[in-house]
This record gives sequence, C-alpha cells and structure tokens, in this order.
Amino acid sequence: MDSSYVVDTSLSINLNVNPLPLHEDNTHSFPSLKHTGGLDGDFAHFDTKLPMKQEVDVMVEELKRVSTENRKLTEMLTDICDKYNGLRSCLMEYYTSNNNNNLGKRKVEDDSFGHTIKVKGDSDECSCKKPNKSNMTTVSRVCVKTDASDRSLLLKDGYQWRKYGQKVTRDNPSPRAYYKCSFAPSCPVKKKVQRNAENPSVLVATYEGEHNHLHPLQTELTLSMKEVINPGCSSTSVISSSPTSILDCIELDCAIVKNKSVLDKEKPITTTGFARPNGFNFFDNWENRF
DNA sequence: CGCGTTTGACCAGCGC
DNA sequence: GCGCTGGTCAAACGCG
Repeated sequence: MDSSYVVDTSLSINLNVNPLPLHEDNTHSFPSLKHTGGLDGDFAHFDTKLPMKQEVDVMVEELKRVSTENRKLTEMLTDICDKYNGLRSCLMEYYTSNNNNNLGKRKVEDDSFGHTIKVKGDSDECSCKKPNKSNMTTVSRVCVKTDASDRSLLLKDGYQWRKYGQKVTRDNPSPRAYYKCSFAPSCPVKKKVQRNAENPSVLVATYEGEHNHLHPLQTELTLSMKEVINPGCSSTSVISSSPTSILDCIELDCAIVKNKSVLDKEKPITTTGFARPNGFNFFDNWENRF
C-alpha cells in the first residue's frame, strides 16, 4: 500500500488534455490543424474552404468530442478522489492498529511514521511535568528545516493558528511559541513551535489534540466536488483547482509520513522533495496559498 | 476598528 | 513551604 500510496500521487497521469494530434481524422474534420501558422490564417482558411453547413457539423462534432473529454476527466477526478480517500482510510487504520500495540507503554517511543502518536496520560515531550487533562491525547511532532537566518517561529501548515504565548524554556535558548487553532472556534488543537537546540535551523512543531473540522483545503475540495456532482455548475473551475488541492493534501500526508526519519534522528527532511537544505520546504507551498 | 502578536503576570505541578 | 519550570491569560500594541 505504501508504495502505491506515494507513487500514485505523481502528476504523470495522462489527462489527455490535448488529444487532437492522436486522432488522425481530426485533421480532416478540423482543417486548421493541418497548418502550423497563426490562428488568424488558419481560421481564414477554415472560413473560405468550408461551406456553412459543413462548418457547423465540424463544430458540433468538436463540441461532442470536448463534452466526452470533459466527462472522462470528471470521472478520472472522481476516481482519484475515491482512491485518495481509500488510501487515507488505510493509513488511519494502520495508525490505529499500530498505536493499539503500544498502549501498554507509558510513552510511545516512535510510531511507524512519526505522525500521530497516542500517548497515555502524557505528552511526547517533557515527560512529566503536567499530566494531560484527558487520558488519551493525540500528539504529533513535525520537524521542518528552515533558513538558519530566519528567526521567526512561523510554520505554515494550512491551518489557521493564533499565537497566545511565548516562553523561553530551560533546555533550549530559543523561545517556544504557543498556538491555538483558530480555523474553528471550538477546535481544541494546540501547537508548540520551537527551534531545535542543537540545530537552530530546524523548527520542531508539536501538535496536541485532533482537529474537529476539515483541513481548510479539504473544505475547499468538498465544495469543489459538490460542483462536480451538481450538473448546473461549470466543470472548468473544478478541473483547474481541485486536482492541485487533492495533490496538495496528499503531499501533506506524504510529508508527514516521511518525517519518521526526522523523528528518529532529530534531523530535518532533506530527501522527500518537500523540504530542502536551503530552507525551502513543502510548507512553503502551503504558504503560497494562504 | 477588528484582528493578530507581544509580553509580563499569573497559575499549577513537581522536586527538594 | 519554597523555588523552579512550563503553560496560559489578558492588556497593550501594531498593522491593514
């Protein structure tokens, strides 16, 4: 599952956006394609050589072909969404089963992916100072390499966060910033962001709790999918926006999944394509969107 | 004027 | 009980 999960997210899908050259008869039905000159000249040729009725027939045929393509693309999009949801479910099941195996331990050293760690009675860091209010708290850690000269504690992940505190801790000279999720008023998720003590260019974000709302991009995706289902809405907007949103969501999961090595060795991601040594990382992609 | 950030004060848990 | 520490609150401030 893992390999397909990653491989299937590539953009190598043949959307057949411009299939005209593949159909030999297109050059017969649409004379302008016979030439490589400017559009004006082609259409002039088109206008002068074909009778009106034949021109209409050609355009109707072209319209049918585009409609068919549009339908196929919509089906592909729906299929991709289904596959994505299926893979996501598998991933969540894997997390759940993996966490169940670790319930006996007081502290989970490492889950399989370093993504979501169910901790019984305590957070994953700071072993001991304060017990959590609930017995089971979802805690995840994400390490992101940033520009060493950038001293900000801003870490964009697509959600909306409100900073409510900053503190210098004893074991780390760099301050720790405290954030609450502000996308939904009742969302209990908190985030702590602090630079790695040994490597200040690495931002360590600790997420506590689970969002009780969809990811902002998933919300957008849901709305877009409704447009697909609703025949009254234009499909062009869907085609232009949804696939990137889907792939972005997949990229987010992939990036988090691949943080296992980061959590194991406490060093930043450098090989996934989402984070690079020069400070660019996949969060920059998110930042460009918000 | 609304919203987000900053920052000092305050609170609670833990060790001695 | 006291001091240390991490976490949270809330008034002040800045920005668009």
